[in-house]
Amino acid sequence: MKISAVSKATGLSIDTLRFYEKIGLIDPPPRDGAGRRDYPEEVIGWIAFLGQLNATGMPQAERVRYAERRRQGAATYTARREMLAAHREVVRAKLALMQDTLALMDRKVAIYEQLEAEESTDV
Amino acid sequence: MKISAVSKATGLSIDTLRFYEKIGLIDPPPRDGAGRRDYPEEVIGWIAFLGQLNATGMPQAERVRYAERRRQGAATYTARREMLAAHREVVRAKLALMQDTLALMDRKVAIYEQLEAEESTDV
DNA sequence: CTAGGGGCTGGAGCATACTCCAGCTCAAGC
DNA sequence: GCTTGAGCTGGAGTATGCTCCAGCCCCTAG
Repeated sequence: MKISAVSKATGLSIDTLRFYEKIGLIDPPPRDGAGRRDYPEEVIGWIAFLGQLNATGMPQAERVRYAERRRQGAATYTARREMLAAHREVVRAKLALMQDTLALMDRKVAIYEQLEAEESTDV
Repeated sequence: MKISAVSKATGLSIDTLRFYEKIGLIDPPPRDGAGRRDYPEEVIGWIAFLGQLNATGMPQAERVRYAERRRQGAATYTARREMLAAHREVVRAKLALMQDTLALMDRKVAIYEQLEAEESTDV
Protein backbone atom coordinates (compact mmCIF):
# COMPACT_ATOMS: atom_id res chain seq x y z
CA MET A 1 0.00 0.00 0.00
CA LYS A 2 1.19 3.51 -0.78
CA ILE A 3 1.22 6.02 2.02
CA SER A 4 -1.76 7.87 0.56
CA ALA A 5 -3.82 4.65 0.63
CA VAL A 6 -2.90 4.03 4.28
CA SER A 7 -3.81 7.62 5.06
CA LYS A 8 -7.24 7.23 3.50
CA ALA A 9 -7.85 3.85 5.12
CA THR A 10 -6.93 5.00 8.62
CA GLY A 11 -7.89 8.65 8.70
CA LEU A 12 -4.39 9.62 9.79
CA SER A 13 -2.64 12.26 7.71
CA ILE A 14 0.42 11.36 5.66
CA ASP A 15 2.50 13.54 7.93
CA THR A 16 1.17 11.74 10.98
CA LEU A 17 2.01 8.35 9.46
CA ARG A 18 5.62 9.44 8.89
CA PHE A 19 5.69 10.95 12.38
CA TYR A 20 4.44 7.68 13.90
CA GLU A 21 7.18 5.85 12.06
CA LYS A 22 9.78 8.31 13.30
CA ILE A 23 8.85 7.83 16.94
CA GLY A 24 8.57 4.06 16.59
CA LEU A 25 4.82 3.48 16.63
CA ILE A 26 4.82 2.01 13.14
CA ASP A 27 7.51 -0.27 11.71
CA PRO A 28 9.47 1.33 8.87
CA PRO A 29 7.86 -0.28 5.82
CA PRO A 30 9.88 -1.64 2.88
CA ARG A 31 10.46 0.80 0.02
CA ASP A 32 9.62 0.40 -3.64
CA GLY A 33 12.18 0.88 -6.43
CA ALA A 34 11.88 4.64 -6.14
CA GLY A 35 12.42 4.71 -2.40
CA ARG A 36 8.77 5.19 -1.54
CA ARG A 37 7.09 3.48 1.41
CA ASP A 38 5.15 0.33 0.55
CA TYR A 39 3.12 -0.68 3.58
CA PRO A 40 1.87 -4.21 4.22
CA GLU A 41 -1.93 -4.50 4.58
CA GLU A 42 -1.56 -5.53 8.22
CA VAL A 43 -0.56 -2.01 9.17
CA ILE A 44 -4.22 -0.97 8.93
CA GLY A 45 -5.26 -3.21 11.80
CA TRP A 46 -2.32 -2.16 13.89
CA ILE A 47 -3.08 1.53 13.37
CA ALA A 48 -6.72 0.92 14.28
CA PHE A 49 -5.61 -0.69 17.52
CA LEU A 50 -3.25 2.20 18.22
CA GLY A 51 -6.22 4.48 17.64
CA GLN A 52 -8.20 2.69 20.30
CA LEU A 53 -5.38 2.92 22.79
CA ASN A 54 -5.06 6.59 21.92
CA ALA A 55 -8.77 7.30 22.20
CA THR A 56 -8.87 5.67 25.61
CA GLY A 57 -6.09 7.91 26.82
CA MET A 58 -2.92 5.85 26.63
CA PRO A 59 -0.10 8.36 26.28
CA GLN A 60 2.15 8.28 23.25
CA ALA A 61 5.24 7.24 25.20
CA GLU A 62 3.46 4.16 26.48
CA ARG A 63 2.11 3.25 23.05
CA VAL A 64 5.68 3.50 21.77
CA ARG A 65 6.83 1.14 24.50
CA TYR A 66 4.11 -1.33 23.55
CA ALA A 67 5.10 -1.10 19.88
CA GLU A 68 8.74 -1.74 20.75
CA ARG A 69 7.82 -4.86 22.66
CA ARG A 70 5.62 -6.04 19.85
CA ARG A 71 8.63 -5.82 17.56
CA GLN A 72 10.58 -8.03 19.93
CA GLY A 73 8.14 -10.92 19.42
CA ALA A 74 7.28 -13.79 21.71
CA ALA A 75 9.76 -12.81 24.42
CA THR A 76 7.52 -9.89 25.40
CA TYR A 77 4.12 -11.59 25.63
CA THR A 78 4.05 -11.22 29.39
CA ALA A 79 5.17 -7.60 29.36
CA ARG A 80 2.56 -6.76 26.75
CA ARG A 81 -0.20 -8.57 28.58
CA GLU A 82 0.68 -6.64 31.71
CA MET A 83 0.61 -3.33 29.88
CA LEU A 84 -2.82 -4.08 28.46
CA ALA A 85 -4.12 -5.30 31.78
CA ALA A 86 -2.91 -2.13 33.46
CA HIS A 87 -4.42 0.08 30.80
CA ARG A 88 -7.65 -1.87 31.11
CA GLU A 89 -7.93 -0.76 34.72
CA VAL A 90 -7.35 2.85 33.69
CA VAL A 91 -10.09 2.53 31.09
CA ARG A 92 -12.45 0.99 33.65
CA ALA A 93 -11.90 3.96 35.94
CA LYS A 94 -12.49 6.44 33.15
CA LEU A 95 -15.60 4.56 32.18
CA ALA A 96 -16.99 4.93 35.67
CA LEU A 97 -16.18 8.63 35.69
CA MET A 98 -17.82 9.09 32.32
CA GLN A 99 -20.95 7.41 33.61
CA ASP A 100 -21.01 9.69 36.64
CA THR A 101 -20.56 12.72 34.44
CA LEU A 102 -23.30 11.57 32.12
CA ALA A 103 -25.68 11.32 35.06
CA LEU A 104 -24.56 14.74 36.31
CA MET A 105 -25.19 16.30 32.93
CA ASP A 106 -28.63 14.74 32.79
CA ARG A 107 -29.43 16.35 36.12
CA LYS A 108 -27.99 19.71 35.05
CA VAL A 109 -29.86 19.71 31.75
CA ALA A 110 -33.09 18.99 33.67
CA ILE A 111 -32.34 21.85 36.07
CA TYR A 112 -31.73 24.26 33.22
CA GLU A 113 -34.96 23.17 31.56
CA GLN A 114 -36.83 23.94 34.72
CA LEU A 115 -35.14 27.31 35.12
CA GLU A 116 -35.98 28.18 31.53
CA ALA A 117 -39.62 27.24 32.09
CA GLU A 118 -39.80 29.45 35.17
CA GLU A 119 -38.25 32.34 33.27
CA SER A 120 -40.64 32.14 30.34
CA THR A 121 -43.76 31.95 32.49
CA ASP A 122 -42.64 34.89 34.62
CA VAL A 123 -42.99 32.99 37.86
CA MET B 1 -10.36 30.53 51.51
CA LYS B 2 -6.71 31.22 50.77
CA ILE B 3 -5.30 29.98 47.50
CA SER B 4 -3.30 27.26 49.26
CA ALA B 5 -6.49 25.90 50.83
CA VAL B 6 -8.25 25.81 47.46
CA SER B 7 -5.24 24.08 45.98
CA LYS B 8 -5.34 21.39 48.63
CA ALA B 9 -9.10 20.96 48.40
CA THR B 10 -9.16 20.59 44.63
CA GLY B 11 -5.83 19.02 43.79
CA LEU B 12 -5.03 21.81 41.34
CA SER B 13 -1.71 23.58 41.81
CA ILE B 14 -1.62 27.20 42.91
CA ASP B 15 -0.20 28.12 39.53
CA THR B 16 -3.04 26.34 37.80
CA LEU B 17 -5.62 28.18 39.89
CA ARG B 18 -4.13 31.52 38.86
CA PHE B 19 -3.90 30.32 35.28
CA TYR B 20 -7.58 29.29 35.30
CA GLU B 21 -8.45 32.74 36.59
CA LYS B 22 -6.40 34.39 33.87
CA ILE B 23 -8.17 32.54 31.08
CA GLY B 24 -11.59 33.06 32.62
CA LEU B 25 -12.42 29.62 34.01
CA ILE B 26 -12.60 30.89 37.59
CA ASP B 27 -14.04 34.24 38.66
CA PRO B 28 -11.41 36.62 40.05
CA PRO B 29 -12.00 36.28 43.78
CA PRO B 30 -12.10 39.27 46.14
CA ARG B 31 -8.80 40.18 47.78
CA ASP B 32 -7.97 40.54 51.46
CA GLY B 33 -6.35 43.63 52.97
CA ALA B 34 -2.95 42.61 51.66
CA GLY B 35 -4.13 42.00 48.10
CA ARG B 36 -4.28 38.23 48.42
CA ARG B 37 -7.03 36.14 46.85
CA ASP B 38 -9.83 35.15 49.21
CA TYR B 39 -11.97 32.55 47.49
CA PRO B 40 -15.60 31.82 48.38
CA GLU B 41 -16.28 28.22 49.40
CA GLU B 42 -18.46 27.71 46.34
CA VAL B 43 -15.41 27.73 44.11
CA ILE B 44 -14.65 24.18 45.23
CA GLY B 45 -17.82 22.78 43.68
CA TRP B 46 -17.31 24.76 40.52
CA ILE B 47 -13.76 23.50 40.14
CA ALA B 48 -14.93 19.93 40.72
CA PHE B 49 -17.46 20.36 37.93
CA LEU B 50 -14.80 21.83 35.65
CA GLY B 51 -12.70 18.78 36.48
CA GLN B 52 -15.45 16.48 35.31
CA LEU B 53 -15.87 18.37 32.06
CA ASN B 54 -12.11 18.23 31.64
CA ALA B 55 -11.83 14.54 32.41
CA THR B 56 -14.54 13.77 29.88
CA GLY B 57 -12.64 15.61 27.20
CA MET B 58 -14.26 19.03 26.94
CA PRO B 59 -11.56 21.33 25.56
CA GLN B 60 -10.43 24.32 27.53
CA ALA B 61 -11.82 26.85 25.06
CA GLU B 62 -15.28 25.39 25.46
CA ARG B 63 -15.04 25.27 29.23
CA VAL B 64 -14.10 28.94 29.11
CA ARG B 65 -17.18 29.67 26.99
CA TYR B 66 -19.35 27.85 29.52
CA ALA B 67 -17.80 29.79 32.39
CA GLU B 68 -18.43 33.09 30.59
CA ARG B 69 -22.08 32.23 30.13
CA ARG B 70 -22.39 31.20 33.71
CA ARG B 71 -21.16 34.65 34.71
CA GLN B 72 -23.89 36.20 32.59
CA GLY B 73 -26.61 34.61 34.72
CA ALA B 74 -30.17 33.66 33.81
CA ALA B 75 -29.96 35.05 30.27
CA THR B 76 -27.75 32.12 29.25
CA TYR B 77 -29.69 29.16 30.69
CA THR B 78 -30.63 27.95 27.24
CA ALA B 79 -27.14 28.33 25.81
CA ARG B 80 -25.66 26.48 28.77
CA ARG B 81 -28.22 23.70 28.59
CA GLU B 82 -27.42 23.26 24.91
CA MET B 83 -23.68 23.11 25.59
CA LEU B 84 -24.17 20.43 28.22
CA ALA B 85 -26.58 18.47 26.05
CA ALA B 86 -24.06 18.55 23.18
CA HIS B 87 -21.22 17.47 25.43
CA ARG B 88 -23.42 14.70 26.80
CA GLU B 89 -23.61 13.18 23.34
CA VAL B 90 -19.84 13.37 22.98
CA VAL B 91 -19.46 11.59 26.31
CA ARG B 92 -21.98 8.93 25.30
CA ALA B 93 -19.93 8.23 22.17
CA LYS B 94 -16.69 8.02 24.15
CA LEU B 95 -18.36 5.73 26.62
CA ALA B 96 -19.32 3.33 23.84
CA LEU B 97 -15.80 3.39 22.46
CA MET B 98 -14.36 2.75 25.93
CA GLN B 99 -16.63 -0.26 26.32
CA ASP B 100 -15.50 -1.63 22.96
CA THR B 101 -11.88 -1.12 23.89
CA LEU B 102 -12.41 -2.79 27.24
CA ALA B 103 -13.82 -5.85 25.49
CA LEU B 104 -10.95 -5.80 23.02
CA MET B 105 -8.38 -5.68 25.80
CA ASP B 106 -10.08 -8.57 27.56
CA ARG B 107 -9.73 -10.61 24.39
CA LYS B 108 -6.11 -9.55 23.89
CA VAL B 109 -5.14 -10.33 27.46
CA ALA B 110 -6.70 -13.79 27.05
CA ILE B 111 -4.77 -14.34 23.84
CA TYR B 112 -1.50 -13.37 25.48
CA GLU B 113 -2.22 -15.69 28.39
CA GLN B 114 -2.70 -18.54 25.98
CA LEU B 115 0.47 -17.70 24.08
CA GLU B 116 2.41 -17.58 27.32
CA ALA B 117 1.05 -20.97 28.32
CA GLU B 118 2.10 -22.46 25.00
CA GLU B 119 5.55 -20.97 25.32
CA SER B 120 6.16 -22.27 28.80
CA THR B 121 4.99 -25.80 28.01
CA ASP B 122 7.13 -25.94 24.87
CA VAL B 123 4.23 -26.92 22.62
C1' DC C 1 10.67 15.02 -23.54
C1' DT C 2 8.42 17.65 -20.38
C1' DA C 3 4.79 18.84 -17.10
C1' DG C 4 2.40 17.35 -13.08
C1' DG C 5 1.54 14.68 -9.15
C1' DG C 6 3.01 11.99 -5.46
C1' DG C 7 6.56 11.04 -2.35
C1' DC C 8 10.97 12.06 0.19
C1' DT C 9 13.93 14.39 4.08
C1' DG C 10 15.14 17.48 7.79
C1' DG C 11 13.73 20.84 10.42
C1' DA C 12 10.75 24.62 11.89
C1' DG C 13 6.30 25.91 13.75
C1' DC C 14 1.97 25.45 16.28
C1' DA C 15 -2.01 24.47 19.65
C1' DT C 16 -3.11 23.03 24.11
C1' DA C 17 -2.53 23.13 28.79
C1' DC C 18 -0.03 24.06 32.04
C1' DT C 19 4.54 25.07 34.98
C1' DC C 20 8.28 27.70 36.54
C1' DC C 21 10.88 31.80 37.71
C1' DA C 22 12.62 36.47 39.22
C1' DG C 23 11.84 39.90 41.98
C1' DC C 24 8.67 42.06 44.85
C1' DT C 25 5.16 42.87 49.00
C1' DC C 26 3.06 41.96 53.21
C1' DA C 27 2.11 40.13 57.89
C1' DA C 28 3.14 37.58 61.84
C1' DG C 29 6.10 35.33 65.18
C1' DC C 30 10.22 35.55 67.90
C1' DG D 1 12.58 45.18 64.02
C1' DC D 2 13.92 41.41 61.41
C1' DT D 3 13.40 37.02 59.42
C1' DT D 4 10.41 33.78 57.25
C1' DG D 5 6.82 32.23 54.53
C1' DA D 6 2.89 32.84 51.75
C1' DG D 7 1.28 35.30 48.03
C1' DC D 8 1.72 38.59 44.07
C1' DT D 9 2.74 39.87 38.87
C1' DG D 10 4.37 39.40 34.19
C1' DG D 11 6.53 36.73 31.28
C1' DA D 12 9.32 32.84 29.73
C1' DG D 13 9.64 27.84 29.29
C1' DT D 14 7.97 22.95 28.77
C1' DA D 15 5.59 18.62 27.24
C1' DT D 16 2.70 16.45 24.06
C1' DG D 17 1.24 15.53 19.63
C1' DC D 18 1.10 16.70 15.66
C1' DT D 19 1.37 19.95 11.13
C1' DC D 20 3.63 22.49 7.67
C1' DC D 21 7.30 23.81 4.55
C1' DA D 22 11.37 24.10 1.30
C1' DG D 23 13.68 21.89 -1.90
C1' DC D 24 14.46 17.80 -4.05
C1' DC D 25 13.55 13.15 -6.67
C1' DC D 26 10.97 9.97 -9.27
C1' DC D 27 7.23 8.00 -12.47
C1' DT D 28 3.64 8.45 -15.74
C1' DA D 29 0.82 10.46 -19.30
C1' DG D 30 0.35 13.29 -23.23
